[in-house]
Amino acid sequence: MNTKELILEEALKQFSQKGFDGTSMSDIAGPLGISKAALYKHFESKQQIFDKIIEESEERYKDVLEKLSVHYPDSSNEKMNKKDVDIYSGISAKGLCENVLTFVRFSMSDEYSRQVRHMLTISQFQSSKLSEMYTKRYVDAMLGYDERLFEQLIKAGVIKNGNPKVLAAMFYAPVIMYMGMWDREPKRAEECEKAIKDHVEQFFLMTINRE
Amino acid sequence: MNTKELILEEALKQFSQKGFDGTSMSDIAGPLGISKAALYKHFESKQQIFDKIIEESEERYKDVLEKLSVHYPDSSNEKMNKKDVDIYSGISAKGLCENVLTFVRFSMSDEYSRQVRHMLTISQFQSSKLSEMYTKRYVDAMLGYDERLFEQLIKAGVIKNGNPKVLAAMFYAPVIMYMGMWDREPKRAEECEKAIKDHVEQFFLMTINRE
DNA sequence: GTCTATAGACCGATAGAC
DNA sequence: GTCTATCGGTCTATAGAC
Repeated sequence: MNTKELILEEALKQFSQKGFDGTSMSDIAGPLGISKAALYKHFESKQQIFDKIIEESEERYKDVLEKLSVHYPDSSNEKMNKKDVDIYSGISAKGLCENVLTFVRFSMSDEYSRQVRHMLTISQFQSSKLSEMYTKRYVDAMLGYDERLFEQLIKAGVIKNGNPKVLAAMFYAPVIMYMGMWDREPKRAEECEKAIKDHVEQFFLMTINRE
Repeated sequence: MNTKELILEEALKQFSQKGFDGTSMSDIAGPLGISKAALYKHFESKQQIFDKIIEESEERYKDVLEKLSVHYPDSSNEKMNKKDVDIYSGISAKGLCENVLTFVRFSMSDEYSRQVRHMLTISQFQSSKLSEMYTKRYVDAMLGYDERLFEQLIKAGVIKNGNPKVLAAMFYAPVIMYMGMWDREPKRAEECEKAIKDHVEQFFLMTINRE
């Protein structure tokens, strides 16, 4: 791993803990065993380091969504592709529960995801760009995915009728709420994981069609 | 209004926008038309100003909850008092919808509430005290209130059977999620308000007993 | 209780040697 | 591409006059 990448890694760690203003160039250089002057051979400014982290996280996030078939909101291709339909229609309620829990466990155990999430959380009011990125990433993308999923499930008669957008929020919002609690208070991790599990289970008991 | 209160007011405004580290004593003194040296006649340090804001917000928040009969999580009196029961059992599903929308509209239009919420949001990882305060205030308190409310509504046969804690999260989490979006992107305020309205309405359609 | 002035530390960023 | 040294500026906080 080259120095540039090590700088980005350490900077993300610092920014995610203390924010942009609370982190100095020395804070980043110190743990790497180099002087702060050396940072300027790789980046023009502290702001540029921050921007680069954001940019890279955007790419990595899109890659993850791609694998989950979650289209990023303002992707060029607005229509659902075949793969999505297959995934949506082939899925069972029970399988979906497992999918969500897998997503949660990954999001909470992956150090990079955690750091980016923390950094964006404490930077979300810094600029309209960051505000919109936060919403797009942690609200719109997930809600959009779940909404289309519930559309399919309703059409297929798997779950009861209802507004898919409302159902998506009802399903996803508790998950993200408990993930936030988990981030703030890791000692309550088990409690949060159980609450999420209880939630997804009861959600399907409430919405699934039994005829 | 005396100088000390004006300092706290201006400091909250600045902290809520730029955070603790991004705000200087000059930033606080400037808009008040005094020198930064004068601040030290009222407070010992910048940290003490921040702490005082947190302390006061805690008291004001408890007062608001008191009026809503929402007990603060680690209040000395763990049991429900009579007033709560009356409120819970006397409420209708439709009335509850209105209550929630009133709560949301107040929270989003009241400048003080908004600033404290922003400040806590961007400071939530600064210390375990702030982490716990955030969770207690914006998760535990509201969930606890809703949970006891749903307990009563289930017991009274108003809504269908289910785990009251899970129902509480399903009801409250989408509300707080859309309030977060509303905070980040005020231009989407109408969209958020409508989403909340749709959510509370459909929630009761889904959970209310029709026999 | 306000001011000006300033101490002393640290900041982001640069210069120039190697 | 790393270092040391340093510039010019800002930071928190204090001293002391009024």
